[in-house]
Amino acid sequence: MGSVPPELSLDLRPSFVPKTITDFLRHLSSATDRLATLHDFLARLEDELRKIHAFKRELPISMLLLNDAISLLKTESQKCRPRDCPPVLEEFIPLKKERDQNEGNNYNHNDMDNECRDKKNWLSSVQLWNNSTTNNNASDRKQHHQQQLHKLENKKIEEGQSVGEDPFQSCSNRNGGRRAFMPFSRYSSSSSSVPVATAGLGAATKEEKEESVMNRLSLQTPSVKEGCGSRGSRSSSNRAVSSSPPTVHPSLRASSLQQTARKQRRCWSPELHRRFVNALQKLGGSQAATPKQIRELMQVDGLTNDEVKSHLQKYRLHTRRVPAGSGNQPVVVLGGLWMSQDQYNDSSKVSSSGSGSPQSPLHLTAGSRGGTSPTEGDSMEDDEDARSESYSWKSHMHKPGKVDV
DNA sequence: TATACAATAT
DNA sequence: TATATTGTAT
Repeated sequence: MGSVPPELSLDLRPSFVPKTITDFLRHLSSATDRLATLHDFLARLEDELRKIHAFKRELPISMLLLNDAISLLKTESQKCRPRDCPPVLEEFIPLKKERDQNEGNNYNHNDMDNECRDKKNWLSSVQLWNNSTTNNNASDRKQHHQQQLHKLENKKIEEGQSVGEDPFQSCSNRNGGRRAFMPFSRYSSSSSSVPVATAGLGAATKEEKEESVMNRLSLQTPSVKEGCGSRGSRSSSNRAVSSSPPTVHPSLRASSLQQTARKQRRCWSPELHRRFVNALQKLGGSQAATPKQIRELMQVDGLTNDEVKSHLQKYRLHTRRVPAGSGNQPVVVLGGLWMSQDQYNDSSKVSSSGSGSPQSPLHLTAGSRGGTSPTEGDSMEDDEDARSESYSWKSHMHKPGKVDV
């Protein structure tokens, strides 16, 4: 009894460290002041724990062991004085305090903060992730689907904006363009008489995008407004067109837009007609050419087979009435007209001016109406047609000998 | 010039 | 058979 093993003496010293918890407990059982010893060791353990806390990642097992030991000792301490306070609380509260202290004080602040932050972040991230996924059943597929949907939505929005800004794109689409394009009206109103680049550019100076749109739109309008209606403006427009590049004349393009909202009446401007005749030539005459072929050759955006067909029908009727054998001078007249037509402005001028240009057989016939000419009645029609069209059907019969009948 | 209809082709 | 193309008439 009186003799105390050295270990015991050491036991009370702070340096004392039992080999194992079991050893310590064994000591404890024989120790006089169990509680004090226990607490002492417990404090050291906790201190140790604090120290290695910063390296918990590197020393996970040590942490585990320490925690385990502490937990065990605390349990033991609880046994020693079970009445003091509710065991559970007693055990946990101190731990928590200790932990808080550790975090707040000696420990690697950053580490802790980072740790907590990481945890939080991780949690939050997980949550967010779950949100996105879970909302959609948390399956990758669904998530992906949702993402795509989102993209689609964004895309839609973008497209919508772009479309709103640039209706041209849709119009440029031949098929799409045909359908409704209400907005054009405003353009058309602004883009008055000058059909080609002038009007379009002038009105659209703001945005390049719109510019192109404007061109189309503006073109449409002119064809509708003046193209068929007023000769004078048309002649001017024609000139402008003639100067325009060889690609596709604006007036032609305009036609495509016309058909957008309602089916605008196709106005066969001189330029358009010139193309028509040109295609006709290539196809071997009005009789040989089919509407589809003509349309393809004309390369006029928005032009339909029906329109070409209708025009072809009319053309055939006219040419039929003034056949080569009718005694007209198709050769000369036609040649001259064709040339002038090619130049475009001339032909339009001629027809518009109504000057009794010898080039236009129609006019001649009309003028000589009183005569016994069998074509008289037709001439009347022709005359009117010529006026309305602003171009001479005959004029296009550049092929003298080959006149189709 | 647009449209409707019929004939024809694919 | 269905569709596209064409010619003709309205």
